[in-house]
Amino acid sequence: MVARIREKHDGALAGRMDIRVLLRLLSCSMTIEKRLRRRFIDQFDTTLPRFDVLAALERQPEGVTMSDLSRALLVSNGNVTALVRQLESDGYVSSRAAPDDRRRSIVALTERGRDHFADLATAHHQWIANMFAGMSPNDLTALYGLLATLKASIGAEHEESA
Amino acid sequence: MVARIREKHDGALAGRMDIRVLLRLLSCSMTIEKRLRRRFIDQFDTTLPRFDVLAALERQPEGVTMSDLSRALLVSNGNVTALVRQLESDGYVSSRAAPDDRRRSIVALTERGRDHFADLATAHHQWIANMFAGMSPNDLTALYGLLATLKASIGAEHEESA
DNA sequence: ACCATTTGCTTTAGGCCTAAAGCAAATGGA
DNA sequence: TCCATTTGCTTTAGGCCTAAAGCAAATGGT
Repeated sequence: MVARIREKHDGALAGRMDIRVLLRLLSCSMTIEKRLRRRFIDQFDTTLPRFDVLAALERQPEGVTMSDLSRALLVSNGNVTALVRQLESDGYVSSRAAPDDRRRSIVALTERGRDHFADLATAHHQWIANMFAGMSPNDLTALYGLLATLKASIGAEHEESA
Repeated sequence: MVARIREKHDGALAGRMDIRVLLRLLSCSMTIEKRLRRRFIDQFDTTLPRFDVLAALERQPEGVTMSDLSRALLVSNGNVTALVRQLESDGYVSSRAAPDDRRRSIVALTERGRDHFADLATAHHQWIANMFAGMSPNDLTALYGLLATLKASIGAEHEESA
C-alpha cells in the first residue's frame, strides 16, 4: 500500500536509495561469507573465523597480543580467547607470555600453522577470484573508491554522535 | 616479506584488487551491522534479526509461511522458528495454520506489531540516512550499479560449479 | 485404500559472537 | 612502600546461526 503510493511519486526510484544500497551491500556480503564458510567446512573442516585469525597472524610474523587480534578482526576479546585456544590445541598457533608484561600473550603462527594457512589461502584466493570474475578492473577500482567514501561517511556519523 | 616483494612488482596496486575490495566490503557491512545492532538493543531493547522479521512481514500484510520467511531473510528454517516464537510471545506476530495445509504456518504482523515496527523503522531510516550522509546521489547510484554487477558475478560463480 | 516419498516445520548439538563480571599483573600517586 | 586504578585477558550468560535428525501432514503411484 505505502509502496504503491511511493511509486507514483518517484517512479523507478521508488524506495529510499540509501536503504536500497544498504540491502544490496548486505546481500553481497552475506552471500560471499556464507559461501566461503561452507567451502572452508566442506573442503578443509575449518571455519572462516579461524581462517581470519591465521590470516591476521600471517601478516605479523613477530606475533601479536590478544587485544591486537581482537582489534584487527573486529571481534570481542573473549571471542579471540576461544579461537586462539582451538588453534593452539591444533598446533597451528603458539602463545607465550610477553617478557616485559606477564599479562600479555604473544600469539604467533607455528611452522605447521604457516603451512596450513598457505593451503587455505590458496583456495581462498581462488574462490574470491572466481566470485569477482564478472567484474572488470575498472569496476573493481570504482567499487573500491566508492566503498572508501562509504566507509568515511560511516566514520563521520560515528564522530558526530560524540 | 611476501608483501614487500609484491609491492616492488605492482607498486601502488600491491595486493590483489579483488581481495582488497572484498575486505573493504566486509568492513563496511560489519561496521553498519554492529552499529544498528547496538542501537536497537540500547534504544528499543530488540535485535536486528527481530527487526528483519518484522520488516519482511510488513511487506506482506497477507502473511507468509515460515519457509518464505527463511528464504527472504537468508537464514535457516530452524532459526526462523525461534525468532517468530519470541515475537509471538511479545504479541507482535500472529501465527495460524494454513486452511488448505495444516503443516504450513501463516505468520503475520498484529496491530501491535505494526505499531512497534513503525517506531523501529523510523529510527532505522534515520540511522541509515545519517550513515550514508556523506554519499552524493551520484555515488549512491554508481555504488548501487556496481553492487548489482558484483551480485551477478557471484551468482554466475555459483552456477558454473554445477 | 495403502504406503513410500516429499514437504513444512521443530528440535538438538554445536560454533560464533557480545556484554559484563572477574582475576591477575602493572602502574603511579601518596 | 602501600594501595587504588588501569590494563590484558578469561569466564559466564545469553542471543544468533547452521546442519542434521525427527515428526507430522500431504502427495502420488499402485
